[in-house]
Formats: sequence, structure tokens, C-alpha cells
Amino acid sequence: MSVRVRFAPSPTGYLHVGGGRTALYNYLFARHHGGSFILRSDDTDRARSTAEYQQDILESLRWLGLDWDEGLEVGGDQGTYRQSERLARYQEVAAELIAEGSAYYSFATAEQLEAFREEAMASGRSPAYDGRHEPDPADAMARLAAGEPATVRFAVPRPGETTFVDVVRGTVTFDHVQVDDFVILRSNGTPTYHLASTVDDVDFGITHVIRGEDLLASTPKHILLTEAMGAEQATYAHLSLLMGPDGKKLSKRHGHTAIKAYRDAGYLAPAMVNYLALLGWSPGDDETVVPLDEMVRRFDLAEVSKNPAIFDTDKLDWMNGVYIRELDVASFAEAVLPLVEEDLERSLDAGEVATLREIAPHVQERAKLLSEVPEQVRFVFAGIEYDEGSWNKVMTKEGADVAVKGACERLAVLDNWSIEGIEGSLREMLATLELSARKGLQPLRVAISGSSVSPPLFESMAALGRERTIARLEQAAARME
RNA sequence: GGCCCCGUCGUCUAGCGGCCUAGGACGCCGCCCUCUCAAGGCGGUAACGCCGGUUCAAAUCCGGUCGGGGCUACCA
Repeated sequence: MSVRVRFAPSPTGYLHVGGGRTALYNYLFARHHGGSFILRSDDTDRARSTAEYQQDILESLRWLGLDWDEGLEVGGDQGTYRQSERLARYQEVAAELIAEGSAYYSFATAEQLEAFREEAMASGRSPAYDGRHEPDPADAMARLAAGEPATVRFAVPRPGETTFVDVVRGTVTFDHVQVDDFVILRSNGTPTYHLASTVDDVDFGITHVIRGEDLLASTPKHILLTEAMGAEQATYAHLSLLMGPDGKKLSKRHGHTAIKAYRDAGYLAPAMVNYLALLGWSPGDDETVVPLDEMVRRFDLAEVSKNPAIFDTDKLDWMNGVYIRELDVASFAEAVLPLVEEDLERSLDAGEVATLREIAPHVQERAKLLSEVPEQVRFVFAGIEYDEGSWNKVMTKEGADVAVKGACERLAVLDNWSIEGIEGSLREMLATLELSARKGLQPLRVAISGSSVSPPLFESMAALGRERTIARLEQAAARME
């Protein structure tokens, strides 16, 4: 039987990094086994679900490059992959379960339930509701007929226990005294997550349910439901959760949690994917930078780590730098162009685009984030803006003024205006003035870029062009007096 | 409170009873390279939570303990 997995987020929030990792593991598993990766929307909670979140999930998944074979937008045999459009099916299953005695109408009030739980906890017993406050079936039917509101609960067999083999966790057992007679249909007739999700997994032929550990304790419910439906059990795999740097559950206060936020912050999708994959999975050898196709080839769910991982951006930043450097120059320049234009608040003309391509390789090897590129090249496309700290540190040093003036004179008459020509001329000047490269070149850097940190000097001058280079040197010389 | 899951450098991890003097990566520190900053090269720092048990031998198996996390809704 071929592998079928699904990623089924609820559109009640943006796709966050934890969800991204869950989607990725599903994707890797499906691709490794040549199976299908399905995208479903578990939107039974109409109050909290929004179209905006749904859109964000789709876009984030596409950005990461995790294409799905079936489901939202791409369609498939099931018709709809939105739970909100399958209500009738869930109600039908609920009716069947009631008919065969696996579920019942429940009239327990919120007060009764709360009192039961409170007392159970106080006396050290399980707070799982066991149906003790329910009327006998004949009474129930009468009350229902009289129009009394009721939920539908699943009748968990008691005593009993459910044991299953989780691919990442091993054998797990839950005693049914810990599993409550959970609601499958709300009093308004809509299904709860447990029902909708399980029915869909059965109907869609899902073979492996790969999801977060937050659902581990709910798995007995899903297994019991599947059994009551007379369907074959899926294999389960529960991924440990992602934590913040303080070891607590990852949340907004730890910084960005939305996948989109990383795209906007200048991260590359392949770097993000690579980093996420390594949060809980290792290819086994000492490899760290692993391209997606290689991950697909080597991924094994059984090797996924049981421990919760801390989402720490230090390594992600480093990895992003690695991926930036792996880009060919043309792609890098292309990726960075809109960011540069946004920073300058204008578009670049053809000549400037060519200049950007010229300087691109020199910033490419320095960048960790695409978003830090604009400020590094700004001096080439906008007017000079001196960083006072740099100026004070460099331009007041002995020899700074002679270097700037000397460079001015030489470059004005330089025949060979090229990176090599500029370097040759300036090195000659250093020798003549008996200045070290550091002492003689730093003032020039500040003069043309405004900062003591910039792309390489000769390359920067070449990109800037002779006219502007000299103008800036003159401007700096004047400012030093 | 009850139940379940987890516990190797600061972080992500390798390790599946002897190859462990515990390996790799990030970070951090130092050196080299060098026109700045990076990148790169080289080196260093740093961990089996604790206590028992099994065994000739334990990071690896078992028990306990402590710590972290999850669930305990007519949320998912």
C-alpha cells in the first residue's frame, strides 16, 4: 500500500516554525517513500478560523517549497479538503456510531462536568468524564425529542486500555480511565476536532499520521474512533515540540515564530528548510548542510529525535549565510534587487542594475541575511552619508588627510580605471607615502562609503566610477580641514 | 492533582553494552590570512542531571529520583 500522509493545520494562526517543521517531516516522509502528501484544512472551529490565516499557511508552504500532491487548491479525489465543507459526512458517522452504541447523546451540564473534574482532581483520581451523569437511553430519547440540547459523546469502553506503537516514541499505553467520553458533536451539530480529523484520515486513506506531540494523549481517542468505524488503523508518529531559547514553549515573546517573518527578515527558504529539518533529525553522519533532495533520500521517521528542540536562530543565521554564498551571483543579484530598490525608495536604471551585479559578489560573501545587503550597497546608489563614529575613528588619525589627497591626485590621472588599475595605483601611493595599507586605505574607505566597514575598497571604487570616487575624496578632504 | 512523553557540550545532535580519552555542527575564545567587515584555514573551550541496580564491562539495559514538556474543553 502506498504511503499517504497529510498536514492538517487549523487556520487559527499564521504558519509557525513548529508547523513548518511538521509539514516538512510529512513531506520528506512522503517523498522518500514515493507516496502522497496531502494538505487539508482542519477548520471546524469556525469562530477562530480566518481566510487570512488560511492564505498565510498556503503561501508559507509554497515559499518553503513543500509542494503537495492533493488537497487545498490543487484538488484531488476527495472533492473538498476543507472540514467546514464536510459537515454532513461527520454527522453521518456520528449517527452510525450512536446507532451501534459507540456514542450517545449527552445531557451533562457544564456545572456537573466541572464539579466532577474538580472532585476527581482533589481526590487524586483521573478527571476524565466517564458518562456517569447521563440518563438511560429511553430517557435520553425523550429529552432529545422534547428539544433539549445535547452533545454527542463517544462511549469509551471501560475498563480498558489502548496501546499503540508510535514510530518515534515506541510503545505507548493509555488506561481508559484517563480517556474521557469526549464530545464528537457539539450541541449545535458541528463536529469536534477528534471526529473530523479521524473521519478524514479514514476517508482519505491516510496511512501515517505525523503530527506534534501535543496530540499524543489524544491518539487513543482517534484509535478508538477508527476502530468503531471499522476502519484500518493508521500508523502514528508524534514529533516533539519546539521550544524557545529559555526552554519554554516557543511563543511570540521569543521573537518571530511565523514562517513568513523569516522570509521577510531575509532568510532563504532552502536554508530555513535545512535548519528546520535538523531540529530533531540528523542524516546520521557528520553532515550539516544537506540539500532537500538529499534529505528526501535519507529521511527516516524512526530516526527522529524524541527530545524537544530549542529553536535558536544562531545556527539558522550561519546556515543562511552558507546558502547565500552557494547562490550563483546572478540569482543573488536578482534576489537582492527589490530589497535595494525598496531601501532607496526608487527603482534602479539599467546601468545601476549592472553596477549592482558588479558589486554583488563582494557583498554576497559577507551577508548572513538578504535584508542586510541594501545598507551595504547604499553608498553606491545614494549620496554619501558619514557614520560619525567611523569618521572620528579614522579621519582624525595621522596621515589620513595625505592619503585622501594623494588618492585624489593619482586616481584623477589614472589611465587604467579598473579594479587592478586602482589597486596598483593606490599601492604605489602607499609606498611613496610610507603608509601601511591599513592606515592609508581606511580613510579612503570612509571617504567613499561613509563607513569604516564596507565591501572591498578597490572593487567599491570601480563600482562607484571615477567621477564619483574623486568627488567623494575631495568632499572628504574638504571636510577634514 | 492525574496520566503520558522527554533528559549527551550554552544550542542542534552522533552514539543503540566493549571501538568513548564521548564525535560533528552552531556559538564563544585564540591564531593565521587580510584594505575594513565578513568569508576561509588552523587550534581551543565545553556534555552523558542525580542515586541505585544488572553486567567481566553502561552514555547505552532496569528501577527510583530530580528537572523539563504535553494532555486533562461543546480549542485544535
